[in-house]
Amino acid sequence: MKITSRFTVAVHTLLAIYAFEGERKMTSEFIASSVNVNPVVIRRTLQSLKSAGLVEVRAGTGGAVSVKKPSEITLFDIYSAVDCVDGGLFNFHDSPNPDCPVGKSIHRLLDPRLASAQKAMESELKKATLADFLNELQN
Amino acid sequence: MKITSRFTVAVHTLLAIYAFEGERKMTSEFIASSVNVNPVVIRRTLQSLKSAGLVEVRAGTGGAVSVKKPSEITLFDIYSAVDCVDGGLFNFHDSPNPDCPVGKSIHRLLDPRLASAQKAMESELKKATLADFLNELQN
DNA sequence: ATAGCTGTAACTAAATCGGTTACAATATTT
DNA sequence: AAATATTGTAACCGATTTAGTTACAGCTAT
Repeated sequence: MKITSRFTVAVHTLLAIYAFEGERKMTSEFIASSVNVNPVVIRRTLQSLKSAGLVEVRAGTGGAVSVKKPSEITLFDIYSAVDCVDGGLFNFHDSPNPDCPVGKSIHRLLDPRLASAQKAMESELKKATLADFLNELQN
Repeated sequence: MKITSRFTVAVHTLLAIYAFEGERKMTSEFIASSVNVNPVVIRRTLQSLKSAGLVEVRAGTGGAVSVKKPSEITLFDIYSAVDCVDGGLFNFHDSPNPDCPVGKSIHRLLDPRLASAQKAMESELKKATLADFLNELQN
């Protein structure tokens, strides 16, 4: 199973907010037309980003605006904001048999390896910032 | 969303096969009792492992046996065998708007980053072999 | 007051997962 | 050749999660 597209939607959303900064009001409807999803999906995304302190959303008047410098937001921040991997990346079978030597030890053996694999992925996500994308967007 | 427990079930299964090598016939039922899942789940797992050339399964007579040295099987091999991440690890929203500068570029910007994050995770999985686990199992 | 937009609840359809039953096919044993 | 044990696999289930959608109350600037 894969990591939900909420993540890429959120990246797209934030990137659009920075890219159009000052040019137009970034309503959920406009962002939705760029991402090509329902505006409600964008509003939900914006709520997640807002909870993580990555955007400000203006109820009533409308529009989402940035609150940080793009160089201060990594892919990992966005990934964390939308909570696409609740806890561990890897599901583990529920209750290995403690009366079997293998069942008894499987968590001890496997957990650290899974954790470091997840961490390796997440560390990679920390290396890219929105500023990088905005730069590449110019070209 | 997370990576299916088929992966940890498969690791558990293979590890049990090596751990009990020569001691008892490793039927799907016995393995299932260690993993604590339905035997059919184990049979399905064994079919995946067999397709990947990681075990031999004996129809009729019963039992699964190893075909490689444990040092030759990495977590990544097992992960690949059970196909828990079909293609990319990250889902991507379907059809970003090509008429928007952000929508037009989002794949170009994001795809390489997602790929390298996935690769970092998978590289980490390549570092651990079943031999490592069998060693640690002694203690 | 109005207009436009957000915030959020509620429901839906589709996908996937792990679980389970059932049974034909297979290979040893007697 | 028959009996036995086990694999191989299809079929179906309930649970969960996802993204999509409708609907509407609440907010805020004008």
